Amino acid sequence: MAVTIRDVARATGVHVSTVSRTFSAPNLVSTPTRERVMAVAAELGYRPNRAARALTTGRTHNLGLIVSDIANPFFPPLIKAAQAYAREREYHVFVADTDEDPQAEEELIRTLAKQVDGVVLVAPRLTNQAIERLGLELPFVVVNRRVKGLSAVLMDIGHGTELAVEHLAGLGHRGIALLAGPRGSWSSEQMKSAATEAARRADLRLTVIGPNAPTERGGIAAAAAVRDSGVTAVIAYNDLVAIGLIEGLGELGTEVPGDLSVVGVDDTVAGRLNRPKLTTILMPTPAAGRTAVDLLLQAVDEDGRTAAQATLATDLVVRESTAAAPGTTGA
Amino acid sequence: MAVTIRDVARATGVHVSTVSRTFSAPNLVSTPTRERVMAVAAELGYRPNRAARALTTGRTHNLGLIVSDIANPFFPPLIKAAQAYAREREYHVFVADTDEDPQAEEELIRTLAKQVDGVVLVAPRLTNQAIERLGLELPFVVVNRRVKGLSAVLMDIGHGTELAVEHLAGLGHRGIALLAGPRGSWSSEQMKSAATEAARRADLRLTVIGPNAPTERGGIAAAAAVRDSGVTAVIAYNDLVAIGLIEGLGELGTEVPGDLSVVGVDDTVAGRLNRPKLTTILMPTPAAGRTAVDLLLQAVDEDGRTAAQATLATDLVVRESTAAAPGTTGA
DNA sequence: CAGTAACCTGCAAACGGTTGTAAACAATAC
DNA sequence: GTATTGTTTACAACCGTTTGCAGGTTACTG
Repeated sequence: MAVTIRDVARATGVHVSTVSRTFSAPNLVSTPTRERVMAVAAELGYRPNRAARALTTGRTHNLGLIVSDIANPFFPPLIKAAQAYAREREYHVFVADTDEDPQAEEELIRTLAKQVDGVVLVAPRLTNQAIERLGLELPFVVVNRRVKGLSAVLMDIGHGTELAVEHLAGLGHRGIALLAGPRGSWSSEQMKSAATEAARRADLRLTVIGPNAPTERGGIAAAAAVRDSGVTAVIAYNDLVAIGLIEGLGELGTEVPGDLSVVGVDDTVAGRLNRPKLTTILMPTPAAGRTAVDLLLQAVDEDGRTAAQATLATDLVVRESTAAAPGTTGA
Repeated sequence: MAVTIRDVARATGVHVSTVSRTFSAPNLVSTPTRERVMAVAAELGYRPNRAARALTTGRTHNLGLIVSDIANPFFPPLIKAAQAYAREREYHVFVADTDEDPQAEEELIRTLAKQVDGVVLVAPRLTNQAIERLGLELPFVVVNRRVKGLSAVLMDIGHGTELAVEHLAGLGHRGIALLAGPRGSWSSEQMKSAATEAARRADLRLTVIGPNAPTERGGIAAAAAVRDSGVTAVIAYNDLVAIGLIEGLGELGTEVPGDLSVVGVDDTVAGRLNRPKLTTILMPTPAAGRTAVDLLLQAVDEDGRTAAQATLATDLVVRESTAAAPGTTGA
């Protein structure tokens, strides 16, 4: 069917091993031979079969990228960047969606294991224990989570949260609420402790509301609690929650940012398109995707014996959903 | 390293071929033997190596899914559905983004070719000729495009466009504009001819503006032309363009839907979140993803000798960006 | 009870590459 | 002129599975 190394060998009049080396270790082949082989290969349209190669080398040159929900706008930029960078490094990537199901996640990883050199896990739903166990069989990089022995890419949401608190304090807000994310979310914990500390420093009252579902629906559901809490500003777990909150608040007659300021997290398209445009903490998702692949390939090269960590900076993007606290002249 | 068929054979005391058949053709193995093998395999944690299997069977059980831009909100639901459905059928999927670059697209397909049984091409940027050529080597399914000899999934945007035109006519609009998509876009052509026909029937004046970039920016850029065209309603190439248009119009002092009605296409999250919420033509992207995979696996089974076509229904979702024409009492 | 048909299982050759080892040859050193 | 070294190529085994073929059992059939 397809043209193999043998066809090239025959057509060139050399042994298959010579053809093989022409591609995998060119310096072991004399220049004239190499050129002849390459010419013939090009003419025949020969492409090495990666799967066959993987059989002997143990390197598939494939990666797995597992996310909980492709349709969540947080992920596509990360996927896009990871995939583009992997391609630069001559890797192909399997993308899979676990639909937030830990069971499916583990099974998926197991069936993928033989076909990839490593896996990037973004916001995994598995327990740390399960991940550590899997980590023994295959290199992993986790994003926004910490697992013993594995490389990790962390977005410094803590710093972003501080910036947001300071921004709100500067606008004259004295009491703010934090809409926490799902139970067990690493980033939600980071936000909580950073917000607590920053609020203390700025002498603000901080109320934590949640856990909340990380969706628009979760934001809508939290609207009443926010209004009743008496705060004048809110930091939501992510943009979707913030958008839902604004919608829910609107139905209760509370205007954003007139009556209440709202800060989102992620800086997704959704936040940019929302009216009012969301003030939000920018998460460097493309950089996270690239870095995760980078760390993973590093781990692959070292046979997963080292665990590196990268922390990526976040920033605050001020747009229209935050304003001076009611009854204040502003910053 | 990992446990192979040989380990299982040794531990069970049978030949490797028996173990192989236990998994790939269980009915050729006696019940007691089969059970023994399965027990041992389970205990050892044996998992067949798909890559090795692919070498002899010629079936990798992998699929490729190629899109122009993962970050465009039109794609994620399609990717999600395709991937989920493929998994049900025991296929893994490589997802790749071409960044709208035809060159990269072709190269990508070529390197992927040996590792997949077929490829789904969504809105490919390649010429028909190039695709047809590639189609000789590998089964393909194209989405929203027609290529001779290849299976296709088409979303009936024509019907959705008719619905939109009728909806606008019902609201009392007498002159409408169509913001066309990029040159050579199949769906833009469909929209154009459907809109022309529907406008004729409803006795409306139709102005085609474009081509336009399929992005928010494209919409913003078209705002002035739309205002100057004197129409009272617009059907935009997609939600992003519609959103950009609304923004651009706003800056020119034209209110939507008060002064002018806007209809988008795709029904992405972006449209749902936009203020005003977009009236839009719903594209069945999840169904398209599933159907594409279905058709592809069909083509794979038949060795790509047949080309099936599936047409998926679209619908009009009426929300807030359309209203009665100025100076009318409405429907 | 021989003949025959199922049914199971083992053998060995693929699939498309890689790679350690050895053979062939040329060049250099003495 | 031989010994040594280095370079280039060929040979063959191997990676983990599948599969056509053949041999061995068992169970029918008449």
